[in-house]
Amino acid sequence: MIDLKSLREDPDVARASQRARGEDPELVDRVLAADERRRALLTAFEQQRAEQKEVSRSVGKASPEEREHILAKAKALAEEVKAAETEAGTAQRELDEMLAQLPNLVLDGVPSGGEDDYVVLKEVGTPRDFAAEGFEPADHLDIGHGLGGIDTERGAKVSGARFYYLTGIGARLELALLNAAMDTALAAGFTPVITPTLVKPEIMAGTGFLGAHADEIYRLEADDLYLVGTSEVALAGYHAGEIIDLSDGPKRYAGWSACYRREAGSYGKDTRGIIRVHQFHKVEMFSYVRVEDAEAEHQRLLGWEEQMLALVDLPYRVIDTAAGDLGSSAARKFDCEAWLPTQQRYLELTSTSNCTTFQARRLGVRERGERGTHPVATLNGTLGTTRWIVAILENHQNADGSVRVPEGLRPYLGGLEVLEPVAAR
RNA sequence: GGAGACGUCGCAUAGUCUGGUCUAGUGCGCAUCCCUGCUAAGGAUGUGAAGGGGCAACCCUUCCGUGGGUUCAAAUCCCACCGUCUCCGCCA
Repeated sequence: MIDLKSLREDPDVARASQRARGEDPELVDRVLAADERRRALLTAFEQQRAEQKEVSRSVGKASPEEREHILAKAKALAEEVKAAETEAGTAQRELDEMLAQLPNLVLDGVPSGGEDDYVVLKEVGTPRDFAAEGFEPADHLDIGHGLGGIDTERGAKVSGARFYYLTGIGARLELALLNAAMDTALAAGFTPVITPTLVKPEIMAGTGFLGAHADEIYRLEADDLYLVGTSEVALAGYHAGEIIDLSDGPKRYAGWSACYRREAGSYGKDTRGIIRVHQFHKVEMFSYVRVEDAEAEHQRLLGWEEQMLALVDLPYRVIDTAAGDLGSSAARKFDCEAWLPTQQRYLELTSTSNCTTFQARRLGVRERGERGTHPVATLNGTLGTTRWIVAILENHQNADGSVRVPEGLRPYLGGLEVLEPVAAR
């Protein structure tokens, strides 16, 4: 949610932000009109209410002969107040509804445009030249089959398309990766958290996931709960409605959870293997920081993500996502994308968003300032997901179907250096 | 799933039966100041959130788990829901 007061003071910033996202700048003016209407009706209601309270109080003290007269007056006032309250309430709801449609203001420097208008900030590492090495790289699913690590057929049998089993070394690899991610977070001062994966509607709404992409989210109708697509949701809700103390620096949490996504709009996209699946695991960083510290924290989160990518020794690039591809909560987003040899393209492995005060305002996460309270900033970023297995298998494969274990992961696999195909054993 | 108790301004508690200076009292904590040679102790004042109006001092409205209802008037009465605790039943 955008701050109404600053929107009133400087609507041009919001209009420009809307344009950068490729969305309607006139929504800003509709919000302002609704706000004006609401304030007028609210003031009218409050004045009538104050009068009514005074009259009501005088009823108790009134002499018997005055009483009847005063009571009649009070009754009439009560009617008026009720009507005024209803009107003011309706105006408030209309405003809220409109305000909820307004996405976060993008930060200066964010490229305008849509999905393809990202800016590459840097490229790290060099993709392997498999032609020079003299073999055609296999894709992650073939390698996974060979290792006895990935079973998509039984996944489909039991749960449907886009489900899978990780077995044997596949399961161990995921645990190793996520443990490495947790250790990285711990070393950086994060508090490890295992979160709920079912959350209430107001928490899901507060994080901004129930807007344009609501059909991405699993909903349990019988219980009115949502399955989270990331532990960001549960971690953003963790301090909902609280006044937190950031005087000792940011509050940093590393969430470990299963993630669920309906992948509603992605028919036919990444259907092979475990690139795009309905359920996976993720270690997610989440920071509550002061507003003035948000951009610096964003760089720090990116730094820890790159540390993890270095640990598993993958070639990757960092992109600055364009405004139109940001999602409603983010003011800026950096993705790290690993090179995928069999598809000759980059695949998103991490994503870190600076949500500024957008989520915190909706969820009521504040800190105490000089004069009263104000919302904090929230940021999130990926430290490891099931999908990373795809990039690890493909980039570190050998001609014989075995896979070199990147050194950083070896301690988490009992010192194992090479994953051998099951058939070869 | 059944029965019962409870939910009040950071914490603790009064108020609810019997609706009306509750404009929510008190203690603790906290903040500032005063007093005290130091310490211990004491005194005074202040002490939440959201929204609105005003240049400002300040004023108004809302908030007693949440949402409805009754009433001129609700922390207080009624209904529903949520949460916590205790007991019973069932299940992993």
